[in-house]
Amino acid sequence: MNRVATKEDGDGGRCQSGTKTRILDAAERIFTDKGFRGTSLRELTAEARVNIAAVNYHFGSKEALLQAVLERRLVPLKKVQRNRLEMIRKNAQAASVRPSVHGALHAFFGPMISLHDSGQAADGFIRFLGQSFSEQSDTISETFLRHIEPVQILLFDILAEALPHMSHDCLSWRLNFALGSMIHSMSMDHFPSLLPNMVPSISYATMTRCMLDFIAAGLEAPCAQYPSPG
Amino acid sequence: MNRVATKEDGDGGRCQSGTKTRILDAAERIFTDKGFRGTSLRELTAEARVNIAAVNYHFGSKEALLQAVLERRLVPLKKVQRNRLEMIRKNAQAASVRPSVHGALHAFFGPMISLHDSGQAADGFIRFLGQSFSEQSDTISETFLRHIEPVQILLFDILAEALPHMSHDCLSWRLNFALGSMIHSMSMDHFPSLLPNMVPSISYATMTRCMLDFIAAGLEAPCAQYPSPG
DNA sequence: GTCTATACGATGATAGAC
DNA sequence: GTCTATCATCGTATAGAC
Repeated sequence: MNRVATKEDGDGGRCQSGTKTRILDAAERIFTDKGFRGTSLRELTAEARVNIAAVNYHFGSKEALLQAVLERRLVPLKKVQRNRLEMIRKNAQAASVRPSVHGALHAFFGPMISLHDSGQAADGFIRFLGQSFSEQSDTISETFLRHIEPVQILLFDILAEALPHMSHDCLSWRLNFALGSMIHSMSMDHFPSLLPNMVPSISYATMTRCMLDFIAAGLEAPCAQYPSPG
Repeated sequence: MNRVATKEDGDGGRCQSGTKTRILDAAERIFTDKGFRGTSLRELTAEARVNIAAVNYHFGSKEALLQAVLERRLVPLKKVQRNRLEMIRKNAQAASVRPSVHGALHAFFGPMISLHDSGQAADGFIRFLGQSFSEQSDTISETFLRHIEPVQILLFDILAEALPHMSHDCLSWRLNFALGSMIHSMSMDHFPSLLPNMVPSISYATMTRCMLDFIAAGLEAPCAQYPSPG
């Protein structure tokens, strides 16, 4: 039996019955709506039209299922991010100029928004991603670390080139603030307007541009707390 | 029997046995460490040396206990924030100048950090606050909305005075980004260094100054997405 | 009024039949 | 691979002792 290797079932193309895919799709949908801990395996398996024990058989545990749901989107996402970031770096080196802060940020944050706005099944995944960020689970933390950290180090290095006068400590903190802005914005849909009558009916693309302006200005600001590098 | 009214037991001074206080203290401690959903009532009541049913008797439910834990710190916190913000506004009006962005931000964020650095029992509450922000619960969302929104509207109004050229839509978004930075930083302790070898051994006061620089610059940046107010 | 012991339904997980 | 039966544990509810 040949490997198909094209079906996105998270099983490397070995799946036959589509059970894993149905579970993954249902999980992504319900987790986004009700949250990971707010979703019971019984409800999830009913929605996916599989047996209750199927999740534990195919994934090992409910938490491992969450990890699988994350990785199915995270792996292609980080690949796009890495390619774009490396292109930013290459182009800057070729032109013998410093990379721009805005360009680096756009290479990093852009693919996330495209994923959201793409209209495919990945819709809502960004919201789900933002929620998962605050899951208190070592497994999930490690999943994020494993997939996102390398890309983030790349972003950090490019930003360090773009901002040569800034100490690495300060840049680390600020990159973290920037991440917080994005994560919060992504998961904000479920937090009913913490801001006074905020306009929710806006495209993610517009919000992203607004966010990049905000973050870029924050990153480029003079730093009074960490005057010396190291 | 006279009211003592000084004991911080969350019961208006009517408590005698200290059961409620012990539950609140234990809850704040364990919730901070293991998260709300990661803490069982059995473990919590064992730590507080009370009966399992005590939580439901005194608070009604586990979720209502979380609400009580939050409100015990949130109520005095928002009072300090409101006073400081109103003083900022009064001083600016008296001097017939616009309030400063930095001053408004410091009035809002400063008390949170003081609460953390105060060395009293409230230590770690900020971390707990950051985590609670991402709880998917209508009760918790409403608690935040009820206590934080009024202060936030005040902050919004002052910032709108400080930045008269900025549209309210843009300011709303940016204030939300700023909130995200703070929330993420506050709950970051439990997320093991998503950033490459970031310096964790830093005082919250220093981090706060760094954060305020970041946020202030982001808020003050020219806005290309919302050129016209309204 | 407080506190205790106990019971209930639902959950995530697992073992074994098919 | 799939299913049923079963388990320990969870949050919650309540009756009754002090």
